[in-house]
Amino acid sequence: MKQSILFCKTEKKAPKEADTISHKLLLRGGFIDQLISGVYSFLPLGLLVSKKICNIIREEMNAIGGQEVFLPTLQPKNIWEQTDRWEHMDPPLFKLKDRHDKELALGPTHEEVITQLAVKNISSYRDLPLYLYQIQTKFRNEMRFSGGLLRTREFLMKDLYSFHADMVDFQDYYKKAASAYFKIFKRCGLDPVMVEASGLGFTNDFTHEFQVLTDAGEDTVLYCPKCSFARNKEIAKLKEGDKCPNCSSLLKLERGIEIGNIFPLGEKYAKAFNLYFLDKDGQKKLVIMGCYGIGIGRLMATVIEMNHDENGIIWPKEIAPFTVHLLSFDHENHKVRKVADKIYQDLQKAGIEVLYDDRIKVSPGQKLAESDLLGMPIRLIVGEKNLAKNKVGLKHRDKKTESLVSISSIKTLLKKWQD
RNA sequence: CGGGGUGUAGUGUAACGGUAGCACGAGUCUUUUGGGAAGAUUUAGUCAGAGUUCAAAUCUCUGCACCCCGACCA
Repeated sequence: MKQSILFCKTEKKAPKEADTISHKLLLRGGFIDQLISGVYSFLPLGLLVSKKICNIIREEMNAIGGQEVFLPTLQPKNIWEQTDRWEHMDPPLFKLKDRHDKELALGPTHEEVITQLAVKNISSYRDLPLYLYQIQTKFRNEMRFSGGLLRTREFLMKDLYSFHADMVDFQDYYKKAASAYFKIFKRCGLDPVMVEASGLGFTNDFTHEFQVLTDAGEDTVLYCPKCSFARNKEIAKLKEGDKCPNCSSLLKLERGIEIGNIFPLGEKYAKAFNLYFLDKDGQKKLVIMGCYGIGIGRLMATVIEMNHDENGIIWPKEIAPFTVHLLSFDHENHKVRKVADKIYQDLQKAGIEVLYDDRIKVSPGQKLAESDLLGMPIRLIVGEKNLAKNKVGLKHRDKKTESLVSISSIKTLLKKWQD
Protein backbone atom coordinates (compact mmCIF):
# COMPACT_ATOMS: atom_id res chain seq x y z
CA MET A 1 0.00 0.00 0.00
CA LYS A 2 1.32 3.38 -0.96
CA GLN A 3 0.99 5.86 1.83
CA SER A 4 0.47 8.69 -0.62
CA ILE A 5 -3.00 7.32 -1.38
CA LEU A 6 -3.78 5.67 1.97
CA PHE A 7 -6.88 7.07 3.65
CA CYS A 8 -5.13 8.08 6.82
CA LYS A 9 -4.29 11.41 8.43
CA THR A 10 -2.17 11.44 11.53
CA GLU A 11 -2.39 14.05 14.25
CA LYS A 12 0.34 15.33 16.50
CA LYS A 13 -2.10 15.86 19.31
CA ALA A 14 -5.01 13.69 20.30
CA PRO A 15 -8.47 15.23 20.49
CA LYS A 16 -9.17 16.25 24.06
CA GLU A 17 -12.03 13.79 24.51
CA ALA A 18 -9.53 10.94 24.35
CA ASP A 19 -8.41 9.79 27.75
CA THR A 20 -6.78 6.38 27.62
CA ILE A 21 -3.53 5.74 25.79
CA SER A 22 -5.03 3.32 23.30
CA HIS A 23 -7.79 5.78 22.46
CA LYS A 24 -5.32 8.61 21.89
CA LEU A 25 -3.01 6.55 19.72
CA LEU A 26 -5.82 5.02 17.68
CA LEU A 27 -7.21 8.48 16.95
CA ARG A 28 -3.83 10.07 16.31
CA GLY A 29 -2.80 7.31 13.96
CA GLY A 30 -6.02 7.43 11.97
CA PHE A 31 -7.06 3.89 12.86
CA ILE A 32 -10.55 4.83 14.00
CA ASP A 33 -12.95 7.76 14.00
CA GLN A 34 -15.58 8.52 16.59
CA LEU A 35 -19.12 9.00 15.30
CA ILE A 36 -20.86 9.37 18.65
CA SER A 37 -20.02 8.40 22.17
CA GLY A 38 -19.25 4.70 22.23
CA VAL A 39 -19.58 4.23 18.46
CA TYR A 40 -16.59 4.20 16.13
CA SER A 41 -15.76 3.89 12.46
CA PHE A 42 -12.86 1.65 11.58
CA LEU A 43 -10.62 3.30 8.98
CA PRO A 44 -8.35 1.30 6.66
CA LEU A 45 -5.50 0.79 9.13
CA GLY A 46 -7.83 -0.04 12.01
CA LEU A 47 -9.82 -2.41 9.87
CA LEU A 48 -6.68 -4.26 8.83
CA VAL A 49 -5.82 -4.89 12.46
CA SER A 50 -9.36 -5.93 13.24
CA LYS A 51 -9.37 -8.39 10.33
CA LYS A 52 -6.08 -9.91 11.39
CA ILE A 53 -7.37 -10.46 14.90
CA CYS A 54 -10.53 -12.01 13.44
CA ASN A 55 -8.49 -14.37 11.31
CA ILE A 56 -6.39 -15.52 14.23
CA ILE A 57 -9.60 -16.18 16.11
CA ARG A 58 -11.05 -18.09 13.14
CA GLU A 59 -7.98 -20.28 12.90
CA GLU A 60 -8.09 -21.18 16.56
CA MET A 61 -11.85 -21.67 16.63
CA ASN A 62 -11.70 -23.91 13.57
CA ALA A 63 -8.91 -25.84 15.24
CA ILE A 64 -11.26 -26.85 18.05
CA GLY A 65 -14.05 -27.85 15.70
CA GLY A 66 -15.85 -24.55 15.40
CA GLN A 67 -17.95 -23.90 12.31
CA GLU A 68 -18.53 -20.30 11.36
CA VAL A 69 -22.04 -18.96 10.89
CA PHE A 70 -23.48 -15.47 10.68
CA LEU A 71 -26.57 -14.78 12.72
CA PRO A 72 -28.94 -11.82 12.41
CA THR A 73 -28.64 -8.57 14.31
CA LEU A 74 -32.38 -7.93 14.09
CA GLN A 75 -34.07 -10.26 16.51
CA PRO A 76 -37.76 -10.72 17.27
CA LYS A 77 -39.31 -9.97 20.63
CA ASN A 78 -40.72 -13.44 21.14
CA ILE A 79 -37.41 -15.28 21.44
CA TRP A 80 -36.30 -12.81 24.09
CA GLU A 81 -39.55 -13.29 25.97
CA GLN A 82 -38.90 -17.01 25.98
CA THR A 83 -35.86 -16.46 28.21
CA ASP A 84 -37.51 -13.61 30.11
CA ARG A 85 -34.82 -11.24 28.91
CA TRP A 86 -36.98 -8.86 26.83
CA GLU A 87 -37.74 -6.82 29.94
CA HIS A 88 -35.06 -7.93 32.34
CA MET A 89 -31.89 -7.83 30.34
CA ASP A 90 -29.34 -5.49 31.84
CA PRO A 91 -28.07 -3.48 30.08
CA PRO A 92 -31.47 -3.14 28.44
CA LEU A 93 -31.88 -4.13 24.80
CA PHE A 94 -31.80 -1.60 22.00
CA LYS A 95 -35.41 -1.93 20.90
CA LEU A 96 -37.12 -0.80 17.75
CA LYS A 97 -40.28 -1.40 15.72
CA ASP A 98 -40.70 -2.29 12.10
CA ARG A 99 -43.31 -0.60 9.89
CA HIS A 100 -45.93 -3.17 10.93
CA ASP A 101 -45.35 -2.22 14.54
CA LYS A 102 -43.60 -5.52 15.29
CA GLU A 103 -41.08 -5.17 18.07
CA LEU A 104 -37.46 -6.07 17.46
CA ALA A 105 -34.18 -5.82 19.30
CA LEU A 106 -30.63 -5.34 18.10
CA GLY A 107 -28.73 -8.37 19.30
CA PRO A 108 -26.45 -7.83 22.31
CA THR A 109 -25.64 -11.56 22.28
CA HIS A 110 -27.02 -14.58 20.47
CA GLU A 111 -28.00 -17.32 22.91
CA GLU A 112 -31.65 -17.01 21.93
CA VAL A 113 -30.98 -17.07 18.19
CA ILE A 114 -28.48 -19.90 18.30
CA THR A 115 -30.64 -22.03 20.57
CA GLN A 116 -33.74 -21.76 18.41
CA LEU A 117 -31.49 -22.65 15.48
CA ALA A 118 -30.13 -25.64 17.36
CA VAL A 119 -33.67 -26.86 18.10
CA LYS A 120 -34.26 -27.24 14.37
CA ASN A 121 -31.05 -29.16 13.86
CA ILE A 122 -30.38 -31.25 16.94
CA SER A 123 -32.53 -34.25 17.67
CA SER A 124 -30.17 -37.13 18.37
CA TYR A 125 -26.98 -37.74 20.29
CA ARG A 126 -25.52 -38.25 16.82
CA ASP A 127 -25.94 -34.49 16.23
CA LEU A 128 -23.72 -33.76 19.23
CA PRO A 129 -21.38 -32.26 20.06
CA LEU A 130 -21.79 -29.16 17.91
CA TYR A 131 -19.70 -26.00 17.91
CA LEU A 132 -20.93 -22.90 16.11
CA TYR A 133 -19.38 -19.47 16.19
CA GLN A 134 -19.70 -16.14 14.49
CA ILE A 135 -17.96 -12.80 14.34
CA GLN A 136 -20.62 -10.17 14.39
CA THR A 137 -21.62 -6.72 15.58
CA LYS A 138 -23.23 -6.59 19.00
CA PHE A 139 -25.28 -3.73 20.40
CA ARG A 140 -25.34 -3.07 24.10
CA ASN A 141 -27.36 -0.32 25.64
CA GLU A 142 -24.80 0.38 28.33
CA MET A 143 -25.14 3.12 30.86
CA ARG A 144 -21.81 4.55 29.99
CA PHE A 145 -19.03 4.19 27.45
CA SER A 146 -15.44 5.11 27.94
CA GLY A 147 -11.84 4.59 27.02
CA GLY A 148 -12.31 4.56 23.26
CA LEU A 149 -12.57 0.98 22.06
CA LEU A 150 -12.34 -0.38 25.58
CA ARG A 151 -16.06 0.05 26.17
CA THR A 152 -18.41 0.74 23.31
CA ARG A 153 -22.08 0.11 22.66
CA GLU A 154 -21.60 -1.21 19.15
CA PHE A 155 -18.74 -3.64 18.77
CA LEU A 156 -17.49 -6.64 16.89
CA MET A 157 -17.52 -9.82 18.92
CA LYS A 158 -16.68 -13.43 18.33
CA ASP A 159 -19.15 -15.68 20.06
CA LEU A 160 -18.87 -19.44 20.06
CA TYR A 161 -21.65 -21.71 21.35
CA SER A 162 -21.11 -25.35 22.14
CA PHE A 163 -23.75 -28.08 22.48
CA HIS A 164 -23.11 -31.30 24.38
CA ALA A 165 -24.81 -34.53 25.33
CA ASP A 166 -23.41 -34.57 28.85
CA MET A 167 -21.40 -32.63 31.41
CA VAL A 168 -18.22 -34.63 30.95
CA ASP A 169 -18.12 -33.81 27.28
CA PHE A 170 -18.90 -30.19 28.05
CA GLN A 171 -16.16 -29.85 30.63
CA ASP A 172 -13.65 -31.40 28.32
CA TYR A 173 -14.51 -28.90 25.62
CA TYR A 174 -14.57 -26.00 28.06
CA LYS A 175 -10.92 -26.74 28.81
CA LYS A 176 -10.10 -26.95 25.12
CA ALA A 177 -11.78 -23.62 24.52
CA ALA A 178 -9.81 -22.04 27.35
CA SER A 179 -6.58 -23.27 25.89
CA ALA A 180 -7.59 -22.00 22.43
CA TYR A 181 -8.22 -18.64 24.05
CA PHE A 182 -4.75 -18.54 25.50
CA LYS A 183 -3.35 -19.29 22.05
CA ILE A 184 -5.36 -16.48 20.48
CA PHE A 185 -4.27 -13.93 23.05
CA LYS A 186 -0.67 -15.00 22.88
CA ARG A 187 -0.67 -14.58 19.10
CA CYS A 188 -2.06 -11.08 19.66
CA GLY A 189 0.82 -10.31 22.00
CA LEU A 190 -1.14 -10.53 25.24
CA ASP A 191 -0.68 -12.61 28.34
CA PRO A 192 -3.97 -12.66 30.28
CA VAL A 193 -4.85 -14.54 33.43
CA MET A 194 -7.92 -16.75 33.58
CA VAL A 195 -10.08 -15.42 36.35
CA GLU A 196 -13.00 -17.02 38.14
CA ALA A 197 -16.08 -14.83 37.97
CA SER A 198 -19.73 -14.82 38.93
CA GLY A 199 -22.00 -17.56 37.63
CA LEU A 200 -24.43 -14.81 36.57
CA GLY A 201 -27.40 -17.05 37.20
CA PHE A 202 -26.40 -19.52 34.50
CA THR A 203 -24.61 -21.79 36.81
CA ASN A 204 -23.66 -22.31 40.40
CA ASP A 205 -20.11 -22.74 39.20
CA PHE A 206 -17.84 -19.96 38.16
CA THR A 207 -17.70 -18.46 34.74
CA HIS A 208 -14.24 -17.46 33.56
CA GLU A 209 -12.86 -14.18 32.37
CA PHE A 210 -9.57 -13.61 30.60
CA GLN A 211 -8.11 -10.53 32.19
CA VAL A 212 -5.08 -8.56 31.09
CA LEU A 213 -3.63 -7.00 34.21
CA THR A 214 -3.11 -3.27 33.78
CA ASP A 215 -4.10 -0.05 35.49
CA ALA A 216 -6.16 0.86 32.46
CA GLY A 217 -8.62 -1.91 33.37
CA GLU A 218 -12.09 -1.46 34.80
CA ASP A 219 -12.21 -4.73 36.68
CA THR A 220 -10.32 -5.68 39.78
CA VAL A 221 -8.71 -9.06 40.03
CA LEU A 222 -7.41 -10.84 43.07
CA TYR A 223 -4.70 -13.25 42.00
CA CYS A 224 -1.90 -15.40 43.26
CA PRO A 225 1.57 -14.57 41.88
CA LYS A 226 2.75 -18.15 42.51
CA CYS A 227 -0.04 -20.33 41.12
CA SER A 228 -2.96 -20.00 38.75
CA PHE A 229 -5.51 -18.85 41.31
CA ALA A 230 -7.31 -15.70 40.21
CA ARG A 231 -10.76 -14.43 41.02
CA ASN A 232 -12.76 -11.33 40.17
CA LYS A 233 -12.90 -9.13 43.25
CA GLU A 234 -16.71 -8.87 42.92
CA ILE A 235 -17.04 -12.43 44.16
CA ALA A 236 -13.68 -13.04 45.78
CA LYS A 237 -14.62 -12.96 49.49
CA LEU A 238 -10.90 -12.57 50.01
CA LYS A 239 -8.68 -9.53 50.09
CA GLU A 240 -5.18 -8.49 49.14
CA GLY A 241 -2.62 -10.09 51.46
CA ASP A 242 -4.86 -13.06 52.29
CA LYS A 243 -3.43 -16.50 51.71
CA CYS A 244 -4.04 -18.20 48.39
CA PRO A 245 -6.53 -21.07 48.86
CA ASN A 246 -4.35 -23.28 46.64
CA CYS A 247 -0.78 -22.59 47.68
CA SER A 248 -0.89 -20.22 50.66
CA SER A 249 1.13 -17.50 48.94
CA LEU A 250 -0.04 -13.94 49.56
CA LEU A 251 -2.71 -12.71 47.15
CA LYS A 252 -2.30 -9.56 45.11
CA LEU A 253 -4.88 -7.13 43.79
CA GLU A 254 -4.66 -5.58 40.34
CA ARG A 255 -6.85 -3.88 37.75
CA GLY A 256 -7.67 -5.85 34.65
CA ILE A 257 -9.26 -5.55 31.22
CA GLU A 258 -11.61 -8.40 30.39
CA ILE A 259 -10.77 -9.37 26.83
CA GLY A 260 -12.70 -12.60 26.74
CA ASN A 261 -14.93 -14.84 28.74
CA ILE A 262 -16.26 -18.35 28.75
CA PHE A 263 -19.49 -19.44 30.39
CA PRO A 264 -21.03 -22.77 31.26
CA LEU A 265 -24.67 -22.19 30.26
CA GLY A 266 -25.83 -25.51 31.64
CA GLU A 267 -29.40 -26.33 30.62
CA LYS A 268 -30.80 -22.83 30.97
CA TYR A 269 -31.29 -22.08 27.28
CA ALA A 270 -32.06 -25.66 26.36
CA LYS A 271 -34.94 -25.55 28.83
CA ALA A 272 -36.24 -22.24 27.59
CA PHE A 273 -36.36 -23.44 23.98
CA ASN A 274 -37.05 -27.14 24.57
CA LEU A 275 -33.75 -28.18 23.11
CA TYR A 276 -33.86 -31.95 23.68
CA PHE A 277 -32.08 -34.85 22.06
CA LEU A 278 -32.55 -38.59 22.18
CA ASP A 279 -29.63 -40.33 23.81
CA LYS A 280 -28.24 -43.76 22.89
CA ASP A 281 -30.63 -45.43 25.28
CA GLY A 282 -33.65 -43.63 23.79
CA GLN A 283 -33.88 -41.19 26.71
CA LYS A 284 -34.98 -37.64 25.99
CA LYS A 285 -32.43 -35.25 27.50
CA LEU A 286 -31.67 -31.55 27.61
CA VAL A 287 -28.65 -30.35 25.70
CA ILE A 288 -25.80 -28.86 27.75
CA MET A 289 -24.46 -25.58 26.39
CA GLY A 290 -21.44 -23.36 26.75
CA CYS A 291 -20.65 -19.97 25.34
CA TYR A 292 -17.36 -18.26 24.66
CA GLY A 293 -16.86 -14.58 23.74
CA ILE A 294 -14.09 -12.27 22.64
CA GLY A 295 -14.55 -8.55 21.94
CA ILE A 296 -12.37 -7.69 18.97
CA GLY A 297 -12.21 -3.91 19.44
CA ARG A 298 -11.48 -4.17 23.11
CA LEU A 299 -8.78 -6.72 22.40
CA MET A 300 -7.24 -4.35 19.88
CA ALA A 301 -7.24 -1.46 22.36
CA THR A 302 -5.77 -3.69 25.05
CA VAL A 303 -2.93 -4.69 22.75
CA ILE A 304 -2.05 -1.00 22.47
CA GLU A 305 -2.36 -0.42 26.20
CA MET A 306 0.22 -3.15 26.66
CA ASN A 307 2.43 -2.40 23.63
CA HIS A 308 3.37 1.21 23.12
CA ASP A 309 6.05 3.75 23.96
CA GLU A 310 6.11 7.53 24.14
CA ASN A 311 6.19 7.75 20.33
CA GLY A 312 3.36 5.45 19.44
CA ILE A 313 2.05 1.96 18.96
CA ILE A 314 4.22 -1.16 18.80
CA TRP A 315 2.09 -3.75 16.99
CA PRO A 316 2.84 -7.42 17.60
CA LYS A 317 3.76 -8.93 14.26
CA GLU A 318 0.72 -11.12 13.77
CA ILE A 319 -1.79 -8.29 13.99
CA ALA A 320 0.12 -5.31 12.61
CA PRO A 321 -1.70 -3.68 9.69
CA PHE A 322 1.49 -4.16 7.67
CA THR A 323 4.65 -6.08 8.43
CA VAL A 324 7.01 -3.54 6.96
CA HIS A 325 6.96 0.23 6.85
CA LEU A 326 9.17 1.25 3.94
CA LEU A 327 10.25 4.89 4.13
CA SER A 328 11.64 6.72 1.16
CA PHE A 329 13.61 9.75 2.29
CA ASP A 330 13.58 12.43 -0.35
CA HIS A 331 11.22 10.69 -2.70
CA GLU A 332 11.98 13.27 -5.39
CA ASN A 333 15.52 11.97 -5.58
CA HIS A 334 15.47 9.59 -8.56
CA LYS A 335 18.01 7.20 -7.19
CA VAL A 336 16.25 6.86 -3.86
CA ARG A 337 12.88 6.45 -5.50
CA LYS A 338 14.13 3.82 -7.90
CA VAL A 339 15.61 1.66 -5.16
CA ALA A 340 12.62 2.10 -2.86
CA ASP A 341 10.19 1.24 -5.65
CA LYS A 342 12.16 -1.90 -6.37
CA ILE A 343 12.19 -3.00 -2.75
CA TYR A 344 8.46 -2.33 -2.50
CA GLN A 345 7.72 -4.48 -5.51
CA ASP A 346 10.07 -7.27 -4.51
CA LEU A 347 8.63 -7.53 -1.03
CA GLN A 348 5.09 -7.56 -2.32
CA LYS A 349 6.00 -10.33 -4.75
CA ALA A 350 7.44 -12.24 -1.82
CA GLY A 351 4.10 -11.95 -0.04
CA ILE A 352 5.31 -9.50 2.59
CA GLU A 353 2.85 -6.77 3.51
CA VAL A 354 4.37 -3.34 3.03
CA LEU A 355 3.20 0.16 3.76
CA TYR A 356 5.30 2.33 1.47
CA ASP A 357 5.79 5.95 2.50
CA ASP A 358 6.23 7.35 -0.98
CA ARG A 359 5.00 10.83 -0.14
CA ILE A 360 6.92 13.69 -1.64
CA LYS A 361 7.62 16.92 0.22
CA VAL A 362 7.40 15.18 3.58
CA SER A 363 10.51 15.53 5.69
CA PRO A 364 12.43 12.51 7.00
CA GLY A 365 11.67 13.63 10.53
CA GLN A 366 7.97 13.59 9.89
CA LYS A 367 8.10 10.21 8.20
CA LEU A 368 10.00 8.75 11.14
CA ALA A 369 7.67 10.24 13.71
CA GLU A 370 4.59 8.99 11.90
CA SER A 371 6.16 5.61 11.43
CA ASP A 372 6.71 5.34 15.18
CA LEU A 373 3.11 6.37 15.74
CA LEU A 374 1.65 3.81 13.33
CA GLY A 375 3.81 1.08 14.79
CA MET A 376 4.65 -1.46 12.09
CA PRO A 377 7.07 -4.09 13.44
CA ILE A 378 9.82 -3.51 10.86
CA ARG A 379 11.00 -0.25 9.33
CA LEU A 380 13.10 -0.04 6.20
CA ILE A 381 14.66 3.28 5.35
CA VAL A 382 15.92 4.17 1.91
CA GLY A 383 17.98 7.36 1.96
CA GLU A 384 20.74 8.76 -0.18
CA LYS A 385 23.28 8.60 2.62
CA ASN A 386 23.30 4.84 2.99
CA LEU A 387 22.47 4.18 -0.61
CA ALA A 388 25.97 5.29 -1.48
CA LYS A 389 27.14 2.21 0.39
CA ASN A 390 24.40 0.14 -1.25
CA LYS A 391 22.69 -0.24 2.12
CA VAL A 392 19.32 0.55 3.65
CA GLY A 393 18.37 1.04 7.28
CA LEU A 394 16.43 -1.69 9.08
CA LYS A 395 14.89 -1.06 12.46
CA HIS A 396 12.59 -3.11 14.62
CA ARG A 397 9.88 -0.97 16.17
CA ASP A 398 10.52 -2.45 19.59
CA LYS A 399 14.29 -1.97 19.45
CA LYS A 400 16.33 1.16 19.91
CA THR A 401 18.93 0.77 17.21
CA GLU A 402 18.87 0.66 13.46
CA SER A 403 21.13 -1.64 11.49
CA LEU A 404 22.41 -1.27 7.95
CA VAL A 405 21.66 -4.11 5.61
CA SER A 406 22.45 -4.73 1.98
CA ILE A 407 19.55 -4.41 -0.39
CA SER A 408 19.97 -7.94 -1.68
CA SER A 409 19.63 -9.43 1.81
CA ILE A 410 16.35 -7.76 2.81
CA LYS A 411 14.01 -10.43 1.57
CA THR A 412 15.91 -13.23 3.29
CA LEU A 413 16.17 -11.32 6.55
CA LEU A 414 12.44 -10.62 6.62
CA LYS A 415 11.46 -14.15 5.75
CA LYS A 416 13.67 -15.40 8.54
CA TRP A 417 12.18 -12.91 11.00
CA GLN A 418 8.63 -13.87 10.11
CA ASP A 419 9.14 -17.52 11.11
C1' C B 1 -29.43 6.44 36.30
C1' G B 2 -26.97 9.98 40.21
C1' G B 3 -22.99 13.62 40.62
C1' G B 4 -19.41 16.88 38.32
C1' G B 5 -17.14 19.28 34.11
C1' U B 6 -16.48 21.16 29.07
C1' G B 7 -18.17 23.04 24.17
C1' U B 8 -13.76 28.85 20.25
C1' A B 9 -10.86 27.03 12.66
C1' G B 10 -9.52 20.07 10.76
C1' U B 11 -6.45 19.52 15.76
C1' G B 12 -4.55 21.90 20.22
C1' U B 13 -4.97 26.44 22.86
C1' A B 14 -5.79 32.14 24.23
C1' A B 15 -9.08 36.47 24.70
C1' C B 16 -11.49 41.66 32.06
C1' G B 17 -18.84 41.91 29.38
C1' G B 18 -15.70 46.08 24.72
C1' U B 19 -10.94 44.65 17.72
C1' A B 20 -11.99 36.74 18.11
C1' G B 21 -5.66 35.79 18.54
C1' C B 22 -1.64 32.02 18.42
C1' A B 23 0.53 27.17 17.01
C1' C B 24 0.05 22.90 14.12
C1' G B 25 -2.77 21.26 9.77
C1' A B 26 -4.53 22.35 4.72
C1' G B 27 -3.53 25.40 -0.32
C1' U B 28 0.24 28.18 -3.42
C1' C B 29 5.52 29.67 -4.28
C1' U B 30 10.84 29.42 -3.01
C1' U B 31 14.58 26.95 -0.33
C1' U B 32 15.29 22.24 2.42
C1' U B 33 15.60 16.30 3.03
C1' G B 34 18.19 10.94 8.68
C1' G B 35 13.85 12.63 14.00
C1' G B 36 7.10 15.97 13.19
C1' A B 37 12.19 21.70 8.37
C1' A B 38 12.49 27.55 7.00
C1' G B 39 10.48 31.94 4.75
C1' A B 40 6.46 34.35 2.04
C1' U B 41 1.28 34.09 1.19
C1' U B 42 -3.70 32.16 1.52
C1' U B 43 -7.53 29.32 4.06
C1' A B 44 -10.78 28.37 8.11
C1' G B 45 -13.85 29.31 14.14
C1' U B 46 -17.18 31.22 19.19
C1' C B 47 -22.42 23.99 19.39
C1' A B 48 -27.96 25.63 18.54
C1' G B 49 -31.88 28.76 20.17
C1' A B 50 -33.83 32.39 23.44
C1' G B 51 -32.87 36.16 27.19
C1' U B 52 -30.06 40.25 29.99
C1' U B 53 -27.04 44.49 28.09
C1' C B 54 -25.36 50.32 24.47
C1' A B 55 -22.27 45.89 23.80
C1' A B 56 -22.05 38.53 24.92
C1' A B 57 -17.10 33.51 23.21
C1' U B 58 -17.63 35.61 28.21
C1' C B 59 -23.69 36.42 32.29
C1' U B 60 -28.82 33.64 32.50
C1' C B 61 -32.20 29.86 30.64
C1' U B 62 -33.44 25.78 27.30
C1' G B 63 -31.77 22.20 24.04
C1' C B 64 -27.87 19.30 21.89
C1' A B 65 -23.02 17.15 22.09
C1' C B 66 -18.74 15.37 24.45
C1' C B 67 -15.69 13.99 28.81
C1' C B 68 -14.87 12.38 33.93
C1' C B 69 -16.42 9.96 38.80
C1' G B 70 -19.98 6.60 40.77
C1' A B 71 -23.64 2.94 40.02
C1' C B 72 -24.40 -0.62 36.11
C1' C B 73 -21.95 -4.12 32.91
C1' A B 74 -25.02 -11.25 29.09
